Amino acid sequence: MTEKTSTAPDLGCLPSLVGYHLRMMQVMVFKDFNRELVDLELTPAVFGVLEILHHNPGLTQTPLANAIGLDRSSLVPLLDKLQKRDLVAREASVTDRRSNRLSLTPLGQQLLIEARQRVARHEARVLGALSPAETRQLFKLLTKTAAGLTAPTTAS
Amino acid sequence: MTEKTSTAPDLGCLPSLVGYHLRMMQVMVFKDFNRELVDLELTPAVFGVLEILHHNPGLTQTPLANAIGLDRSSLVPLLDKLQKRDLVAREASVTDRRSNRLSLTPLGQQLLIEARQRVARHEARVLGALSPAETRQLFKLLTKTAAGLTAPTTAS
DNA sequence: TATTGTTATACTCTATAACTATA
DNA sequence: TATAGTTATAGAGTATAACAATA
Repeated sequence: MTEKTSTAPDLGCLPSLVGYHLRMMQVMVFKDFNRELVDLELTPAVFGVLEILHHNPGLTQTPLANAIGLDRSSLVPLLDKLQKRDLVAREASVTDRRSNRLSLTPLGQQLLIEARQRVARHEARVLGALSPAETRQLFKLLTKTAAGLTAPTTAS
Repeated sequence: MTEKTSTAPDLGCLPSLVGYHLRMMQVMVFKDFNRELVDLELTPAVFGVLEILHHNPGLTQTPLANAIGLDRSSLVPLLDKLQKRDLVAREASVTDRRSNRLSLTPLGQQLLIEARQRVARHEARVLGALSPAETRQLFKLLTKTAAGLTAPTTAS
């Protein structure tokens, strides 16, 4: 009931919510990622696609879309751009001509190598305030929380 | 180099990146939030606005926009909707007639009370897999990480 | 001149539904 | 019939720039 007019407003219960912290964190982490990789024109999503294709040559579009949580129709324009940049190749499958076997081009491979180094620097910066033990702990807690959400309290 | 064609693809280095886990977590947390509050037609952002206005009656638009990390022009359509739903009131300030003093309507107050209960349930579900000590630890680590990113390594 | 809220506009990301070509 | 990729389209959500009213 205090009549705030200037200075940073009272955020109420927001700072006690996980979702609030996750969002703040994600905004900052995204900004840092972007700062490091903007001149390679790589977003986190695109880096993820390149990384997955490197490890799964011949992967087709639908399972790739599922892996990154996109509708298969939403993946199309993303791949169009990557193909136009000569980073990814679509090759009609011989065994099932409906599907495209995806792969990284040599240029895509090369860019991925550079990108990984930058992502490592970004990662080191993001986790810079944490000790190795704290970093492990953070991953453990995030993983545990996520696992608990995917497989909820076996009903009541 | 293994010719993956089916099953879930290999995610490479992605699971070792904080950003990846944050994004996955945020997607799941957002889905759970939505499931709990969709019939109140409240998104996390809108809940945040209501909560902030409750604690800062008379706040004007520009500082509110800053508080939630939006451009002041992006806040306008959001407030338009809330005003149309009779949750928020804009009142021309007497001291500075350029600015609008914002406040929750009685309906807005009432909705906020209901929303807070649901958010608490959502929060309990999200953190369900963690013990109280682990929850405290998670908050501590998220806060520490965020603080380290805002005030980076005092240059070199 | 600078600031508050607003408008006009555009861009990104995403989804749904319908289409095509295969299977 | 069902599936893989595509297209057309639409809806959020956001930003930038320019404007009117006010300071």
